[in-house]
This record gives sequence, C-alpha cells and structure tokens, in this order.
Amino acid sequence: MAEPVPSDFDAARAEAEALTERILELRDAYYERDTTLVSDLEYDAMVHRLEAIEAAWPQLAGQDSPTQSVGGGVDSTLFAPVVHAERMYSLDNVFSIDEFREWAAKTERDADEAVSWLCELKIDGLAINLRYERGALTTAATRGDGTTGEDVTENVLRIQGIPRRLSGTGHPELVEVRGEIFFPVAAFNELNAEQTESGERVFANPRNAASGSLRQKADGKSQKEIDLMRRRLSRLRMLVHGIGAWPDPPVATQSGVYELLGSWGLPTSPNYRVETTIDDAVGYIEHYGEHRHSVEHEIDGIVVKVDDLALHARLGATSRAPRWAIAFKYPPEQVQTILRGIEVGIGRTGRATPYAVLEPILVAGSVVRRATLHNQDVVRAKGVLIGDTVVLRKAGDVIPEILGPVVELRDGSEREFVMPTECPECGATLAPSKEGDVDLRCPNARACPAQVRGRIEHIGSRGGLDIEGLGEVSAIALTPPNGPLTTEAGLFDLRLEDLTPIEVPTIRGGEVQGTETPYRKVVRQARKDEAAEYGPSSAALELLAELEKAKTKDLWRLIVSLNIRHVGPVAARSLAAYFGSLTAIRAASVDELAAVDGVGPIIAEAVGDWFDVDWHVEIVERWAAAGVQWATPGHPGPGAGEETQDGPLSGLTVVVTGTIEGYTREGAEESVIAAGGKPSGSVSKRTGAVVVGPGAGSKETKAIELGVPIVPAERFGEFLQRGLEVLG
DNA sequence: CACCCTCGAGTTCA
DNA sequence: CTCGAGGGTG
Repeated sequence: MAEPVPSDFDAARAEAEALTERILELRDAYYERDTTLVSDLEYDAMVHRLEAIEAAWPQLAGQDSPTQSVGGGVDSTLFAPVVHAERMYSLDNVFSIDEFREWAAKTERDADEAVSWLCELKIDGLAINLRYERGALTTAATRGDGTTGEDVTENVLRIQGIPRRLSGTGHPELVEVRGEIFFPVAAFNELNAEQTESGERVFANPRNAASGSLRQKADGKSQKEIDLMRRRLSRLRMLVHGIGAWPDPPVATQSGVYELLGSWGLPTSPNYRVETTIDDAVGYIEHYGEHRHSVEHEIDGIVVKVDDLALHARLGATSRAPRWAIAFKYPPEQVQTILRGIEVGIGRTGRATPYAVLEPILVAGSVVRRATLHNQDVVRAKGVLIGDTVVLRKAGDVIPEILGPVVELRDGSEREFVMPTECPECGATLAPSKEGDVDLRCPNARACPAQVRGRIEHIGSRGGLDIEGLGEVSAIALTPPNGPLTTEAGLFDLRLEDLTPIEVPTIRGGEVQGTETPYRKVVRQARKDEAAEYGPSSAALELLAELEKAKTKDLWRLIVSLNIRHVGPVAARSLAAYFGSLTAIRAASVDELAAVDGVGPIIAEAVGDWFDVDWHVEIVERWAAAGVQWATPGHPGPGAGEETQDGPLSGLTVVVTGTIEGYTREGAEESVIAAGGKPSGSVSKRTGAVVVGPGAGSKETKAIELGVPIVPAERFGEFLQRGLEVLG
C-alpha cells in the first residue's frame, strides 16, 4: 500500500508543491519537446500521489493543479484547442493571514510606494477566456494549461449574461476578457437533488458541476438529452475578473478595468472593493470568511490584486503566476473520506437512526468520525454504499453531513446497507409507530437500555432538570449493563453504595482499553504491596447532591423529565403555569388540556395517554416518595392562566443570539421572561426584538432582512429595564 | 384549508 | 443547525 498522506498541512503542502512542479516539468518535456524523462509508471504514480494528497487536503487542489487536466490540459478529441492570445496565469496561494501579510508587505517593499489593494471573492468555478474582436465575441475557451485551452464557444453562448456583442464604445481591435463561470449555490443544490433523484452521480462541488456542464457535447445525443444539457447551461453564470491581449487599456487601475468592462455590458461582481491598507484587506478576508454563504456562489478564497496597473508591469510575474496578485484560500468545507460502515443507534424515543462510520477526517477544524443518515429513506436517497468514498461537509459549520458517493471511485467491493429488523440494543422487533411511517422504532420503551439511557440523559440536560454530573457519560454508567437503573423510576433512590461498585469500559480512539470506576477512588494506600482502601469519588458525591437539589426544581422541569412525547420546555411551561400541579394535569380531560395556549389535541392526547401506562405512573410515585415536589408552591389551582408577568417587555417576543457578557443563554431567557417578554429561538416577522452578541450568525442576518429591531448585547441590561425605548 | 411560526428531536466535537 | 410536524391564524 502507498505511503500515508501527511497528516500535517505544511508537510502535505510542501509535497504537493514539489510534485506539481515536477509533474508540470515532465509534462512540458513530453508535450513540447517530445522527450520522455521518466517511465509512464513513475509519472502515473506521481499524479496519483498528488491526487491522494489533494483528496485529503482539498485546499491544495486548484483548477491549475495538474490533476485537473489530462495531458497538455486539452482533450482535443472532444474540443478544438485554442491558443490564448495572452497567457492565462494562475495565482500563488496563501493559507493564513500571516502568510498574506508577509506577501503584502513584500509587495509594498518591491513596489516602493503605498499600494491600494483590490479585493475580490475567489469564485469556486471554472476560468474562461472570452475573445472579443471589434466588440464581437469570437471564441470562448477554457483555461487549459494556461497557454492552450478548449473551445467551448457553443456552450458558452447559452449562458445568460455573456454578451455576443459588447455595448458602449471604445472597443479595441482585440481584447480577451477573463472571467469565472460558476453554478450559483441554489442552482447547484437543485442540480444535485435532481441528479440524486434520477439516480445519477452528484457533483462534489460547484466547480465540477460547472466544468461538467460546460464540457458537454451535443453530438449523438437524443433531443431529450440536449434539452437537459441546455437547461443546465442556462443555470450557469459568469463574472469577469480581468483582461488580456490589450497592451494599452485606457484605464490606470484594475478597478477601472472592471468599470470599463461593466460599461460594455459584461457582468462584474458587486462584491469587489479597493482597500487602501493591508489591515483593511485583512478585514475584507475575515469578513467573507464569516459570511462565505451570503453570496450567490461558492467562495473558496479571496483574491487580492494590486490595483495600480502601472505597478503590475513593474512587479512582473514568475514562471507560473503574477507577483501583483495572490489567492487567499479558506479552509475547505467539503472533503472526501471513506464510509467504513453504517450502524444503527436508538434514541430516547426509540427511533432507530442509521449513522455513518467514517474514516476519520479533518473538516472545518475538527476530526469527524460519524455522521447521521437520519433513516433508511435518506440512505437510499443519498445513494451511498458501505465502502464508498463519500463527499462530506459541515452543515452550518457544525453538523457533519454526507452529500453523496463519489461513484467514479467504486471498485465493485461496495455493499448496500440493509436496515436491521431488530433493535441493536435489546433485540426487540423494530416497527413503525404509525402505519406508513418512515421511521422505525424499538417498541421496548421501558426496558431497552438505549432508551432508558437516553431518557436519563434527557432528565439531566439543560432543558430538563439541569443536573450537573448527569450527562451522557453518567447515563451510560448508571444504566445496564453497567449500573442499577433499569428505568428512571429509581433515579432519586440512588445511594452512595449503589454508585461505588459501578464499572464502565474505558474507550480510547474507539477501542476498549479496560475498565474504570467513575464513582469510586483509592483514598489510602501507604505502600505498593498494601491493600488499597477505597472511597467515593467527588463525582459520586456531586451527583447525589445535585439529585437532592433537583427534587424541588420548577414543576415545568419535572414535567420535561417525564419524557412525554411532544412535551418539551415550552409546552411543559404552559401546562405547569396553567395547572400548578401534576395531580391537576393528570385529572384534566383531553379537552381541558387542549384548551391551554400552545397545547393542541395531539399534545393533549399524548399527555393523557402517558398517564395510562403503569410504569409511567410508577415513575411519578417513586419520585414523589423520594421527595420530589410535583406542585408549584402557592399556585391557586387549575385555570390560573398563563405565566405572563407585566414588565417593560410585555407582549414582546425576544430572540437572543451570540454571547452576552454576564449571562448564560438560559439566564438571558429567564431575564426576558422576568421582564414580561417571551423568549424564542427563531427570528420571524413577528419577532419583537433580537438581542445580538458577538458570534451571532444567520439570525442577525435574518433580523436585518426582516427589519426586526436589533439590541446590541452591551445594552441588554438596559433593554430589560426599559424595553424598546433604548433604541430611541 | 393554507399558510407561517414555533417546538421537539436528533446530532457532532472539543 | 436542520428537519418534520404541531398549533394557531387569516
């Protein structure tokens, strides 16, 4: 087997650069001078090695990489070669702000004067060269190897926004307009959805989709296929970013070039900016790093160019790239890895969820090993087989999502996933809870270890009783096969002597490494050969103290802890405020329950049904016997109405996003309630105000879009006192 | 009845 | 964060 790809970025980059240079040299020798310097085998090995490195480190793969084109970059059997009037350079890359500053500082030194920087988005698309003669489009060609490209004029003419004839005046005898052809993100997602639906391969990224679409041939196709091809082409767009073969343009700057091209009716980007300092250019890079998805096309970086054209001439170019421009590459958001297997997990409600077990891979800053596949329909829809190389991204930069398989890399050894018929945890037969439901569930709610574990974890969670020391790890420790809790009914009966004997397997890197006792530790062992004396660990003492505190927490938290279907923090709050005690809720009819604001017939039914199950009632009774307070002290009884306090925020729905100094998210929401407001998690046009702190994302954008008032985090305290007045 | 909003559930890693 | 589904409103 081949040597593993370097796991260190700098090492990978150094090797990729060395390989690229060598491959281009050999290719040049072969095609231009007809000389063979190494065997085909050696050459192929080098290309494969580079491909492997680029697959693991996609930011190293650009359209100028030798892996992106075959041979001399032109497949002349399909498209006629076109020699560009002026060579199309590629750009040097930097991968960090530090590297960028270094480059900019050096450029300023070389220029020997203050430099203005034209900053623009680096579109993840396909470079194109449009040749206009006396204002008329004569040829459109791909970049190819920079010198010779492919003639794709026929297809390019079908792209909207590319004029066949330039408007305005002052067109030179000959000018080459350089631009980028791309798939807008929305259209790209639609395309991939369609591809999946018709069982065809999905495109790994918009660049591949653009390239694939542009390099289609109409020859020998049916009318239906031709229509499909034209429809795809009509979804492509182009933006221009340079000129070639025009020695004396009547403008002095790169930005002037864009204005001129715009006046000729060519599509220019609305997002470029001229910055006068390096710091401002860095600001531009950072801004779009955070707002990568707020433009219509994918961005894989930022291009920074010296604006002054006179300086371009002075700075010149290296053999491959100009010295007056640089590409800043963002870390990739999409990578490829191997799907090792698909396993099935059981959630707290018994739902069986298949998840992908992946060859660990670095995406957007963290190593991903697993990704959910939701249900069997999704597995089928994505078309992935076990053993496939798959395309992976982080949705919203957090949750890993598998987009689809890379079909070309299949070798026939891949197997289809078959949904199990039995619960992997307890062996019960999985079945849909309703006829025709997609989701399969384990019916063994009371005894399935996975469900008990999930419910106990939920009880400890922030939206439940918020018990410190009762999270995922403790839930595993406390339930079979490790601990004594066969259901949550015994949670508040736990004693120290129940905890100390608990042993759990130690897992490191997916392997069992022995066992440990989380609730017991050595308290005394004078000498090595002496028998050790054991006592409870601080975790055990903390857990018991926290459980004690939980017995008197708010009624709504206790209701959430019952794990009634559809009853989360919001519905539980409404029920608790209206009825005041669990006894009153249990005594209420379905109609009475459904009359509560925010509770409809389905939730009311779920609550009623819950009390009909013996082991559910046992939970309530045993918790009560252990001292749990199932009532709000001082509550006058059912019908007391909703818990809306009068205050400065009365009648206002408030969304809190980002971090707010001095508050936890929970605390901020409590404060909103205390001031009479209603906290919510999503912004809509009915939202009264959005409190925005550092780190806010899409919610802030949405608030601006909808014209919802925005309260800066530092004025939150003031806002609680005076309401919307603070915005004046 | 059709919409829009909101809630709940599942989810990954450090 | 995203999805699907419940609840409320016009």
